Amino acid sequence: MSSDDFMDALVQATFHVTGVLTRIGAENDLSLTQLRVFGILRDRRPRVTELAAYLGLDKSTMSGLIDRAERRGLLARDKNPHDRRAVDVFLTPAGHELTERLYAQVREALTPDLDRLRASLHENTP
Amino acid sequence: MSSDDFMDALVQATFHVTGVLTRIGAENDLSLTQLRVFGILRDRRPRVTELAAYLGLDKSTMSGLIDRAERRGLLARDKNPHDRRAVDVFLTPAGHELTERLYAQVREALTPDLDRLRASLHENTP
DNA sequence: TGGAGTTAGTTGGTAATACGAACTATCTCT
DNA sequence: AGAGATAGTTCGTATTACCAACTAACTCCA
Repeated sequence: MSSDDFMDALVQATFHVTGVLTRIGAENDLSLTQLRVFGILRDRRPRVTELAAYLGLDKSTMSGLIDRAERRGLLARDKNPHDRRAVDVFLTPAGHELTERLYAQVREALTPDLDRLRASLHENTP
Repeated sequence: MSSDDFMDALVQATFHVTGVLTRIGAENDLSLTQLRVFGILRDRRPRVTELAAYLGLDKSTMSGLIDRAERRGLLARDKNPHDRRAVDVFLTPAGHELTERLYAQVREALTPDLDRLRASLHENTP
C-alpha cells in the first residue's frame, strides 16, 4: 500500500470515526471539539497554546471552550510554575470519569466496523 | 494488538488527523465540518439525511451548511427522482477541484507523521 | 541591566455552527 | 382515502471560531 493510499484510507477512517464521535458527543451534551479536548487531556497536561495547536484552533477560541467546561467541573486551569504567563489545562476527576465513559461508548460504537477499518488501513489492500 | 488497543490508537490517530484538517480548513476559509462534507461528497451523492447521519449531525444543521456552501458554488442540490421529498447533494466542478487541492495539502501535512501513524495502527506495537 | 521586541492568554465583536421544536410536502400502508 | 411516518426547511438560542486589540510576563542583547 502506497503512502498516498494509506493517507487516503486514514482520512476516510477519520471521517468515519469523527461522525461517531460527533453523534456520541451530542448524546452526552458535548460538542465534537469538547470531546477532542477530553481525548487529548486524557493523558496530557498541556498549556492553552499547546492545546490550541493540537486542535488546530486559534488560542482565542480556547478561552471560552475552557471556561464552559470548567464551569461544568470537567476540567481546570492552573498556573504554570515555570512561566507565569502560561496556563496549564487538565481534567478533573469528574472529567476523567466522563472521558472513560465516553471512550467506552466510542469503542462499542466502532466495534461493528472494526474489521473493515482494520483492513482498509493495512498493507494488503488493492 | 487487541481490538481495544486498535480502537484507542485509531481514536488518537483521528484526533491528530482532525487537528490537521481543522488547521488546513481554517487556512482555506472552511470549517472542519465543511471539510468533512467535501470529503464525503468526493465519491458520493447522498441525500441530506444520509449526509447528516454520516456526519453525526442533526438534519436541521445541514440546511444552513449546504446553503452557505451552495452560495459559494462548491456544492449543489438536486431533487431526488425517486422521492420528491428528498434532496440529493453533490459537489460542483469547483467543489471537486477545491477538494482535490485540500487533499493534496492534507497528504503533505500528514507525511512527516506517516511512519508513526502507521506503526501505531499496526499489529506489532507493544 | 534596561528596555525593545516576543509570547501567553483574555476580551469583545461578528459570523458560522448546531440543536430542538414546529411546520409543509410527500410517501407508505392498510 | 386517510392516518401515521419521513424529508427537508425555518426559527430561536447557545456554542464555536475567527480576528483585532489588550495586559502581563518573558527574552535577550547592546
